[in-house]
Amino acid sequence: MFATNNFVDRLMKPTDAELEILHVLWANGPSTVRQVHESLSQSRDIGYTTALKLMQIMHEKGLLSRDAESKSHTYTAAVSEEDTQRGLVDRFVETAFKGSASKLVMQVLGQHKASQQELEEIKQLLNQLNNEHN
Amino acid sequence: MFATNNFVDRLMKPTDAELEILHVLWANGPSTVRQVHESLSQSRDIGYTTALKLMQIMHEKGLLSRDAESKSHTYTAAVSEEDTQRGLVDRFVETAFKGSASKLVMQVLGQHKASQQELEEIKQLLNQLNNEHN
DNA sequence: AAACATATACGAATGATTTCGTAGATGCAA
DNA sequence: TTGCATCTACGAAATCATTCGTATATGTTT
Repeated sequence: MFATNNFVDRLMKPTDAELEILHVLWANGPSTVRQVHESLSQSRDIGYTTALKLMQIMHEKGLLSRDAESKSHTYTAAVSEEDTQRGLVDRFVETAFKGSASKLVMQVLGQHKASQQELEEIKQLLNQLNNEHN
Repeated sequence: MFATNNFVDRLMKPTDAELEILHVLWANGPSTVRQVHESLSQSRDIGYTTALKLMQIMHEKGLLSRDAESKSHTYTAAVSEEDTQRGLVDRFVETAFKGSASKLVMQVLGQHKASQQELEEIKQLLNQLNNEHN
């Protein structure tokens, strides 16, 4: 069953800037500050030391782990994409939709284009949920 | 078709505290600061002047309109629930899911319990979208 | 070893959000 | 009209997020 996960509550809420960095690490795997900075630079203006500072703070917070072997440290996401998004969704449903998850779903489906295949996947998941209901 | 709405971009992003107030006004209609404060007090600790200040700021920002006829002003939401949520969802899909709306939907459906009826509504919407695809 | 490129550490400015205290206005009641 | 309850206005503190400059360390190259 889709039990609500207890330890979700304990998850830190990453800020927007922190999420950007997590997305890079989730996509590219363990990276140096330079690599992350280069990736971020492609989508917006951001100084090298800004990226560095953010990643240092995230390390303090426990969002990233790091290997300080060589001169340039290697950082790794210490939280999974899945768990993080779960926590974010929880908060978002609460603050923006007063807890009504289905309203959120309706809003998203009406608002964003999804491919035929994506729609299929969603339908299958729905059927699954439907069965569990009976 | 479900065109993306231009003027969504121009919508102010309400903060969490501001959203709380908007929810009260959307639910109860035009209200005084006292009424809003009383409503908020039921779910959390908040000073009267805090609510007042927030509503004054929201008025400056154009999120609320107000009628200053009597001694106690009456405030009204100047943005609709629908439009506001559309803007919030846009931002959220972008920052938390890198633009993948369907991933968000899957995450939400797997995570939150929905009633049989809600699932039905969602399915119907899906079928509708499916037809438009062909 | 001296110079250079590149790293980290860290302080601090800035801006936004949230909070509340205090002062002063307003209207009603004694 | 004096006083009391209640309102608005406003200043300002506290916290957090983001940003970057400067100092210092480290490792490589000449």
